[in-house]
Parts: sequence; structure tokens; C-alpha cells
Amino acid sequence: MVNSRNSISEQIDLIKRQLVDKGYKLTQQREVTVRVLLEHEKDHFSAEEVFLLVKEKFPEIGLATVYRTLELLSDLQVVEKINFGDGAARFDLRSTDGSHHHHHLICTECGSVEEIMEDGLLRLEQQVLHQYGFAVTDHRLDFQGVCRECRQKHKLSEQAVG
Amino acid sequence: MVNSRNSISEQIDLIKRQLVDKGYKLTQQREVTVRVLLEHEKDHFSAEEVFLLVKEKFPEIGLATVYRTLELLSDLQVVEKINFGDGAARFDLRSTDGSHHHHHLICTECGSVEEIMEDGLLRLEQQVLHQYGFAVTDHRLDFQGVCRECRQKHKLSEQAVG
DNA sequence: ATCCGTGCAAAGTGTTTGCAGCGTT
DNA sequence: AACGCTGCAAACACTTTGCACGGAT
Repeated sequence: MVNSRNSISEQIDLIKRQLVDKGYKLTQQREVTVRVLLEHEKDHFSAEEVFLLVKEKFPEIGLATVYRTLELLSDLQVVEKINFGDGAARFDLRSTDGSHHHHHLICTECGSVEEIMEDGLLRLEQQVLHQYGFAVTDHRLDFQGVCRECRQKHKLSEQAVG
Repeated sequence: MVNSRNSISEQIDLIKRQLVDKGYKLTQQREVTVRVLLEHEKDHFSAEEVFLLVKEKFPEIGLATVYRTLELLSDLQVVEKINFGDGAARFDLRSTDGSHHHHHLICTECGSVEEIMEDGLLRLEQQVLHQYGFAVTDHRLDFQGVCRECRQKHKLSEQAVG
């Protein structure tokens, strides 16, 4: 979830700076990979999915390079690596300011994953600090449930029956 | 997190009933696996770790059987399968009443995983329903941060320096 | 000339599956 | 006899690694 006020090229510049500052280069392959992530902010792609999209723009690229790029971006806190338990890690752009306060709505019926920007955990985090002495630096909150569309389908089929 | 008022054998009986009700048997292998989970409620073992402990009590068992048992128990909602992103799924007993309101405190320094029983998400879940039409049935909340012990170490080393 | 980054293929790791055999009903 | 369950090994899916080559400084 990158600051949407910036254009894609501005955001790439920003990421380039982060790479160069740490002694890495923004190669063609890395740029294309970042671009794909930027163009699909709302999705949570697996490495394989990123690879396929990157390959469309840069056919010579190898899967290993995409893995290495995603790992690098992960280390640099540019992307977040999440595992929803379906066998493959998924990758998300982080917000530019480093904060990370989106949660996931995972539909148990259709498998869709929606991102929401609520937070509302500050009180809980303070409680954790007081009660357990644990200083929270980040969190991950996933909700399982039924999304609006699937609930709608249920209602429709109920009406059809009733 | 099974109701701790019950003894282990009572809890096994309970789980046996759940299995038998759905047409499954509580074989030796399954019982030993469940027993290991019960004896290590506070841990979050990988399949391999469960396997090694089970093997101590039942050396003939195969790894595949442990995987199949854990999957079965997962399907039956007896255990929860969690992925902390370290490459292997981990397995947790669920509470007997089916509710599941523990969160995880994952220390980024020593890797420890503590379970806490707070909830405090009801308001947030209601908000999600109103705002996104998403009906929450379950959630998962992990906090990354620094645990009490590691914070203590920091303080000590600071004192040593200062 | 050096050195980082790449593509490819091979290896690694966690997990699932096919199958023959066993035990219980 | 039927059928669920098991152990073993093979297959699988995702990810990492070794290595020689290429491109930029």
C-alpha cells in the first residue's frame, strides 16, 4: 500500500533510492518486478504469479531472479511477505512511511482477499505492553468470514427456496 | 487451548467422540498424536516436531500418518493449522467450545511465540460488517515485537554501557 | 578487472499421494 | 469380505543455491 499521491515512476524512484542507498542496483529485472507490484497494489500475488506478469514485459527473466528480488525487497521492508497457508508466500507492497496497518478479509467461500485500512489496535497493543511486557512493533490481523458477494448469493438462494 | 479443567484422558475422550461421530476411528497412532498435542498445549509444533515426539511413544509410526492425522484434526476443527511464514505449518489445539480467541506475541529477536487470551476485537469485527459487508467468523492476530526477556537484556546492556 | 546480478538447472524442504498390507468389524 | 487406516516410497510444489556468464562501474 504505497502512498497513492505519487505516480508509479515517482514511486519507482523512491524505491530505487532505497536500493542504491544500501548498495544495490535497480536493474531492468528489478524495476520490472517492482512495476508489476505497483500496478497490482490491491492483489496479493505469489512469486509465481509475479513471475508470469514480469515475464510478459521481460521474457528473458528467470524465476529465481524474481524470488531473489522479492526477498531483497522484503529485507528492505519495501514489500511484506505474507503466508496465508495455501502453500505459497504472497507479496504486498508496504506503505512508504513504513507503517503497516492494513488487515485482511479472507472469504472462506470464494477465497477472495480484501485489504482494509482500519487499525484500532492501539489500545490492545498498549494492553499487551502493560500486561505481558511485550513491545509491539508490527502486527498482522486476518479475518476469516464471508464476504459481501457470497452473503448476497446466500440471500438470493434463500429467497429462491422460500 | 483446551479447557484445562479436564484431564488429558477426559479430553481424549472428547476428541474421540468428535471423531467417531463423523465416522472416524481413534487409532493408536491418532491417540498418541493427540496426546502429544495435549501435553504441549503451549507450543506451536510443526508436523515434523510432532512426529518426533510421537515416534518416542510409538516408534513404528510414519511421518505421513502424522500429516494425515493433523490434517484430519484440522478439518474437524480440533486443531488449528497456522503458518508463521518460517516454511512449516504449525499446529495448535483449539478451545473445546470452538471459539478461538488467542493471539500470538512473536518476538523478532529470540523467535519465541507466546499465546495470549485477550480478545477485544468485537468492536472492530462489527465495524468490518457495517463498513465492508464482511461477516467475520474467525480471526487471527499476530503481534511482532520484542518480548519481556529480550527487552530486559537490552536494558541490562544499556546499563553496562552507560 | 572487478563485482554484482542473472539465467539455468540442480538440490532442498515441507507436504501429499499411490499402493500394498494390516486390523477391525 | 469389506473397508478404513497405515507405512513406505515416490511424487509434488515451492523455494533456495551453485555456477558460469554478462554487464556496469
